[in-house]
Amino acid sequence: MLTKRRERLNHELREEVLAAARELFATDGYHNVTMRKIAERVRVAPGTIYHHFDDKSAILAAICMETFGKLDKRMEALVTDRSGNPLERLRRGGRMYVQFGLEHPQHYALTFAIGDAMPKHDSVMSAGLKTFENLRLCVRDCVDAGLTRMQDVEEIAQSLWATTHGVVMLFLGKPGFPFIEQSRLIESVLDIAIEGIRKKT
Amino acid sequence: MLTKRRERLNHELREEVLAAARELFATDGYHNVTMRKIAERVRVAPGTIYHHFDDKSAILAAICMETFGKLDKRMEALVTDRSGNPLERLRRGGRMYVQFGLEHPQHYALTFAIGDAMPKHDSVMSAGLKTFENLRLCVRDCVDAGLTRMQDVEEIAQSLWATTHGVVMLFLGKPGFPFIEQSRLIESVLDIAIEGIRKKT
DNA sequence: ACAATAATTGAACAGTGTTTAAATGTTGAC
DNA sequence: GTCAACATTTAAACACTGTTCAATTATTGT
Repeated sequence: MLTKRRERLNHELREEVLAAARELFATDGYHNVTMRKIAERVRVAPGTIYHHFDDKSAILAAICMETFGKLDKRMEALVTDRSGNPLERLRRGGRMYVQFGLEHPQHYALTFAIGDAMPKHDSVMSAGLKTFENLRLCVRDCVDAGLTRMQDVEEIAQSLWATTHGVVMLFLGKPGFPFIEQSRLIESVLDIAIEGIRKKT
Repeated sequence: MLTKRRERLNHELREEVLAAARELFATDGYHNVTMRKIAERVRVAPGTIYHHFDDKSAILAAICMETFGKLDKRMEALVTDRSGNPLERLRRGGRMYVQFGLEHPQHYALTFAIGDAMPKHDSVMSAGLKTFENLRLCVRDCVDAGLTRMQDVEEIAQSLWATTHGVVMLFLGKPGFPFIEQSRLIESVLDIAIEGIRKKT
């Protein structure tokens, strides 16, 4: 049987591992962090971690879930407030999405990194789906308000996702490139996308 | 001294390594391919490869350069032909760029993947820059023809790059996601982007 | 033929994520 | 308190990685 005290201790160690890993991943990058480094920081044998996480990628998956939870919260707050032009709400949502990605490069990159570099976890993926659901809602408002050129909500939503995703990945993936000022590029991309779906009057 | 015959043999082995690696990387993914597997396929000791390549990533870098050379060729053919609407040429260029990325996921990912997952090689990066130069040219034509809402060539070019890049990365990074039909999403993104920069008449 | 040079080898090295048998802690029933 | 049952931790080992290196083999110029 699992006593309350024991359960709490387990949970505490789990959190310590997560805290150590969160910090290390962010500074050194996932692939440069070893299980032994994490274990050392928590002052525990490497094997111990495997009683709290299935494997290394499960640690990152847990961290990503947290992070995407935060994104979801911010997103939902934006969507719930249904005042103002839906297209402008869409723009704000996109802006927030991009900024979030740039603020959490390691987490963002690893949920979207190409297959073999990083194992995929369904849990993280479904967390991302939840965020996308909010985007869908926002788009639906625009379509229903008759503000859009096209009618297919799914098509528009996925297109916008691809667009914002592209800005984030470009900044993260090519830090050495001579980009124009960051916020200007972001606004430009958002502007083009919004104008691209807006119905001409 | 290095005899002609010897130089040819060296070159041949180098090409054999590249051929083996090209195939293995494409099917199994960079991180699942070991130097020993490549060596075994070329029927050579693992150490031998290091007389022809600095390290594992140098092999991929060489392959990427080849690949991006092909992209450049296709791109240039498109840009050189200056007939027809420049905006439509831009659309065709974007379509080709996305298709190319999806046809060479491993290579595309290397040049754009986030730092720690894959090592960066300046040679590959500058190859990518050359492609971007073509995009810039295409955009300039549109601006000069007075077809665009905005005037800043660099701003438009970078925005369009981010957009097309986003489509590629989304497909590559989230293969399990219930996307709408691939070509439909691609056309939709391109359409939104083109309409987003087009001057209203 | 014989040094000099270049290419190849297979073993070794330092590191990785993960597994496992043994040791240690903790718990609940007697 | 005792003791068996269970949970947790540990250090050592495993199988694997990319890479290095002395020794071996092959090729070259004289």
